[in-house]
Amino acid sequence: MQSQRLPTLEDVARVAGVSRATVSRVVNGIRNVDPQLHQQVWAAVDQTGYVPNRMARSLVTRRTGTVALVVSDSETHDDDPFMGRFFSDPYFGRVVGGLMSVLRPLGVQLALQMVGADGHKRLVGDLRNGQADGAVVLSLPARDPLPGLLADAGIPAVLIGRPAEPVPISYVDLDNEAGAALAADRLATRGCRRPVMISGPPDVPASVDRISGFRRAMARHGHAWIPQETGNFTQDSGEQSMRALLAAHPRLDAVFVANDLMALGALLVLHDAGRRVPEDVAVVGFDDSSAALSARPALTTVRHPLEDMAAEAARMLLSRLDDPDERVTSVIYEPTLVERQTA
Amino acid sequence: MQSQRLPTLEDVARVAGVSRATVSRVVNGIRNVDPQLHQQVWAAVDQTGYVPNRMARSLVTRRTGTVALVVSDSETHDDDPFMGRFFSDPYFGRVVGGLMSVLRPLGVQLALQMVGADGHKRLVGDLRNGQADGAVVLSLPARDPLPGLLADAGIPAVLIGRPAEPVPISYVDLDNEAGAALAADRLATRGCRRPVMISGPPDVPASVDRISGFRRAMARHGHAWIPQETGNFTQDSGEQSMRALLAAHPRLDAVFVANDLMALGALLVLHDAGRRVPEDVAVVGFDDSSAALSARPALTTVRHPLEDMAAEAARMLLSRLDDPDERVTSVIYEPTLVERQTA
DNA sequence: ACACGATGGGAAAACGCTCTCCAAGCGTGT
DNA sequence: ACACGCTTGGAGAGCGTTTTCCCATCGTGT
Repeated sequence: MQSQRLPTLEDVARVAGVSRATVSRVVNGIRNVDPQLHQQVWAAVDQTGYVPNRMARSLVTRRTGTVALVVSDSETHDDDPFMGRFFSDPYFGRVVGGLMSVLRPLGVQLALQMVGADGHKRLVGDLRNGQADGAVVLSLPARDPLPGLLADAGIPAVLIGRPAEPVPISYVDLDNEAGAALAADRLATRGCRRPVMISGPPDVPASVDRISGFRRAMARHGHAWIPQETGNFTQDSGEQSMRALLAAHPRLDAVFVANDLMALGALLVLHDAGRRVPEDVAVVGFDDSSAALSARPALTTVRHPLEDMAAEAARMLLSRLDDPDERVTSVIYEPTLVERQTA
Repeated sequence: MQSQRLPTLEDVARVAGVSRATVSRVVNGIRNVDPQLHQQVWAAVDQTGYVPNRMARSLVTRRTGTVALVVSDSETHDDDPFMGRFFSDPYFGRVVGGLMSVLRPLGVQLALQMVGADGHKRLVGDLRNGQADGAVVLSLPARDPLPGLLADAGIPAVLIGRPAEPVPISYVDLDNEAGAALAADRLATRGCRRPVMISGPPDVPASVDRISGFRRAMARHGHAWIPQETGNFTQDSGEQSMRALLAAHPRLDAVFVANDLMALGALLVLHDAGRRVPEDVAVVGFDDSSAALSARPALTTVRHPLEDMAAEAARMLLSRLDDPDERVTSVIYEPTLVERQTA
């Protein structure tokens, strides 16, 4: 029965015995309408089962009631079917959950947008033409041109994670330096003698900050020299890095790993190498993703309140939509250490 | 500069020196247009930077170019901020990835829709009014009224996972019985003597099938009696179930766990209890989620090709949108066993 | 030459809504 | 009693497309 015409404003107006304009006013709760009519109109709405047509409304208001979650990975090509399997990373789900928690109560839609190396221009075009009112951008690669393009196009947007290059767009981020320092302090407090670290890619801001934060804090504890291997945030790279570190520095007794997934890999390698965690080697991860809990032993890690951050990003975007001239701002979250068994 | 009016069909027409109708025809690649004009029009499009206005188009075509991914969890209330943290389950990401792989190349948007216990009616209303052309439904709880409502409303939809009650809607599913049988065969082949199982909730179809599939296959191997604990697919419930099983049947030597997350929990408990896996106890999970790989030892599990299934669901939905009278169909995927270290 | 089917392009009517005018109705202050 | 302001509701003009007619124009077969 879907083909039967859906009731329109016109229909409701006829039933209620008023004009379209009045119905529109009532439905949108605008202006003082005589309580009597108000009543009649709602009755007519119920009776007809009327639901406003989104497109028609958007066409005139120039608002879609949709925001896009843009996952930008300009290092992946558009024809990679699963976009580098990013989706199975718990990261993605946490962001979606956080966004939803503020969007859904407000009746705002969330539209998913992937964009690889090629799609930037098209994305911007689509966004300008009513795909969405604004975008929350998850920028994976280091130097992503997307934020710049969005800013130029004047598309309301909020980034999750500080952009690599300064750009006039608001963002939420974590104080990665402080997080890494937390890890360093923990490790130092346990009395480690030979700390090492497994870092993320050297060109993404979060990664850079974690490195410098860890080094700086360790320096304060008297550790001037921290051997380091570079991974790419996958479990596999964590394993490789740990193996390399173990080979080069057999007597290491503490390792800071720049995210939980890599930490998981490191734990595996450590176990295989017969090192006891945390007795022989202490390990601290980063993110407090679901992976941390399933680790064996349970991973001590730096909590990254991604859900909250995503929720805040949504709020910032919404408020910018209300007032486009709002100042560009940033909100930085403070990480905390969650102590489990590995350190 | 976003406030400046975007170019419309009208503008392009003026530049190209033709009528709106012609531009529309060219842009949509419809009918034979004189190659000469065709050329002019595209030039004008480039020059003006024209992008069709989605809303205006949808308004007349009655097509949105959007499909909704509806996550239905009628057991969660609408005010639960994170909808039971479902999003951090790798399950969700895999589905999104699969859907995207077919939707994105076609330029079809994916809109996320959560719906708890209260929102069914509203969702159906929204869907009918151009939120989306159709829906892919991920139905979490056992007896979800949503599929029925969608069918009644005549909204094109495809389910991921067989519905608990028969409903005239197409779906994709996994042959869960066969998957469980695979696990049973594996365990039996290794020569286990006292197999047990940790199942999912007894009212969701996938769970029921895994239980019966496992029992039936084990029966064929001569194991008439399989102790069982019931979990709810979370790691935590896996731990509890494993503990209970261990207490009640200390000599168990094989366990089939109805999903990887619970298997992870089981592995932890087994380890703490000093049982060696797989020497003392063999373990087989289900799903082949990312968790399986990070398990220690790496989890032998039944592969659930969720990405492929989601992709197929997207294709089915798309084809139904093209031809609404298409027959209701189902596609059942065959699971495979991926052998790693736990069995 | 003439009629006749293609074929290509334009005018204009929707699509369902919002919102700006206006006109009426009413109360109030002088 | 009159003018004036304020509230309330209606008419109607868009918003940017698609698509249905319909009119030229052109080539073709007799």
